Amino acid sequence: MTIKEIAALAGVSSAAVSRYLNGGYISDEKKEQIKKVIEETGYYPSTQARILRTKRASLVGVVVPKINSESISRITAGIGQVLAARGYQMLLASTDNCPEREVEYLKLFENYPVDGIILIGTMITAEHKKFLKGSKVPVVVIGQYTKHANCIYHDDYGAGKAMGRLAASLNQASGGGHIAYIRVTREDKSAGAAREDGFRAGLKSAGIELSGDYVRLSEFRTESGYNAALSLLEEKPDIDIISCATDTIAAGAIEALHVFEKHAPNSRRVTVTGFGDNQLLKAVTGGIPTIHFGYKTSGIRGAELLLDVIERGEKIPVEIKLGFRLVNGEEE
Amino acid sequence: MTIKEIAALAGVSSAAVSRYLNGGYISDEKKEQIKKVIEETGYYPSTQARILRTKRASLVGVVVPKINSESISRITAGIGQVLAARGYQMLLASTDNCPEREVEYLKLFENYPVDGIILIGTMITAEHKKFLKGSKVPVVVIGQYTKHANCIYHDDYGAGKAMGRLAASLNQASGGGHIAYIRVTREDKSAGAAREDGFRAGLKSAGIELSGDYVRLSEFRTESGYNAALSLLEEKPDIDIISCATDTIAAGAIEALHVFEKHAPNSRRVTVTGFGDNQLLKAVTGGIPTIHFGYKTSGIRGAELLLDVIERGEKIPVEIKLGFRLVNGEEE
DNA sequence: CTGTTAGCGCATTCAG
DNA sequence: CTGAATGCGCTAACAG
Repeated sequence: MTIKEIAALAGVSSAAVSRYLNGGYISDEKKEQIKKVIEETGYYPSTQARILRTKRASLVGVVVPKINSESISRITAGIGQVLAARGYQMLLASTDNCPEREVEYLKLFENYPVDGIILIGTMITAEHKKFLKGSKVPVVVIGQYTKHANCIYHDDYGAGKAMGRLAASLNQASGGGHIAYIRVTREDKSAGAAREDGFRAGLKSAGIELSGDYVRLSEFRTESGYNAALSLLEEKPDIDIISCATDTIAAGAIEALHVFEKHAPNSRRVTVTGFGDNQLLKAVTGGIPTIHFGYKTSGIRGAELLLDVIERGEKIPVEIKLGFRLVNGEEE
Repeated sequence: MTIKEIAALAGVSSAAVSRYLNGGYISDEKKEQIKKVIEETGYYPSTQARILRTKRASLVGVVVPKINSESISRITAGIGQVLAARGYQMLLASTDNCPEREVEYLKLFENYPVDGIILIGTMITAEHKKFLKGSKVPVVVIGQYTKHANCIYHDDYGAGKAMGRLAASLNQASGGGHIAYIRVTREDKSAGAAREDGFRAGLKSAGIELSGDYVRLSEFRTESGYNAALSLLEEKPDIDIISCATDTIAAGAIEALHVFEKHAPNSRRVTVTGFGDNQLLKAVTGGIPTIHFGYKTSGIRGAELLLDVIERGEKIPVEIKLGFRLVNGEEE
């Protein structure tokens, strides 16, 4: 079904049909004829061809590292909210934590009918930079700092520091065990480097040094957190706090704790902390100390930023840093 | 940058460039010239226009009800795996549990450059049926049974029945409290109707009837499960089992239990069960009785089904029902 | 208000 | 092997 066929069936020109579709001038009489034919045939214009002409898709592409994440879903919820209100639709591309596929999908979107791209980033590689510099469509980055695009990120360093301070005070109150930290790759500047550095700084402000053998590396998965925490518990019996770079990892640490306590019933009491304020974790555990970031807000701001560029050609570079809130930090 | 400009710069025809790009006959000499120009300009052909011509996008669209779900991410992981292996990319559209937006995105994909669509459905409305019948591109439905498209679904009824049996035996072992069920909307034939009906059937096979005032309705959210469970606990002190239609809801029920036990310290011991085998929940709780569905498998099968239709024009309608496994059902 | 016309960027005949 | 020409389905001037 093409616009031409509809035009022929209705006995008008294709331009008339186009106008009917897009609300241009057209007589009521022809309007009726066209309407009838379209209803009969179930015709639906090709978005495809329309975009080739108009260069406007009313669509934005969002590249995310993974699908199954509360933080990311909160960000996309914020994005979706703004987009829907302004007549845009949203398409997602998940890369499964693979930076190469990230660039692949960025390119896909660039040469696709999207008006703009939002990248929820894990790490900004050289390839990323290259893309950001040369992109034909506007891009905003959420969750990572970069000077190559408009970006909106969270105060991971500050959050880490706050958590470090909390860990120090919990540690002192409980009377001197050791603090452990489960980190993620430092290639991720936000969740990796910034949180860890902040955490160390927070400890240091209380006179505590985080020694290397109390630090473990984990992937962004519960299972990986479980392994990291278990190795810590087995090798270092004097641990009383395990701080984890994400709540997902913290869940694994809690699991490890359960398992470990079965084998060593009267071992030291250990506190697990996280980052991200995962709701499911909060529900089930009653709430561990964690950091609440304004994920939904960053999604909202990010989408607004993008639409400003798309619709008004806003050229001034913008960097937004969003704060955080320490959760369940007072109780213990 | 268009193919024409590249052609001009390289001193050849646009057709030559096109052939270069797509591996047609071309002399090494011209190949070199074109290669050079493309590298200099960073030219990238418009996927857009290419698809308008070829009608082939090497892309499939997946419509999902929400992003933040382990079951859905397992399905999309399966889909993505197959697609990647066969040279396709995947785009996601999330509808936030809103059936109307579901149809909207289906239409978007239909008129977009995708070769096929996978719908991970919650409910099949009349609008859905209409779409499935008339769709220009092949569609497969995962997670719901429908006769209007190739579909692949899980044995929710059987799973419900197994859970009902388990609940009955737990109940009898503990000596006669009441069983409660937190359901989801029956408009969702799988997670709603089938699981509930199966659950009732399972109970009945042990001679137990599920009475209406021990049933609550919940949304697909932890918070909603919390509210439902709390109202149950407060109104029915004789409950000893709360079975929930999803693990997400079960997390809320566990939270409610914690809260309730604080107020009523020596209340009856209550077991919470779920469906879906959520890994985070398992980690933190040590594992409640739940059902493991082959979500990843259904994603794999679904993608294979779709590609068969796309690439080989497979016409025979297919319905696949996948089994399940009861998890943590033996311990108690 | 309306039809005719000319492309959007590309792949693909068809003659060379 | 190659270039000129055609058209995918649609919208945007342009003259009526």
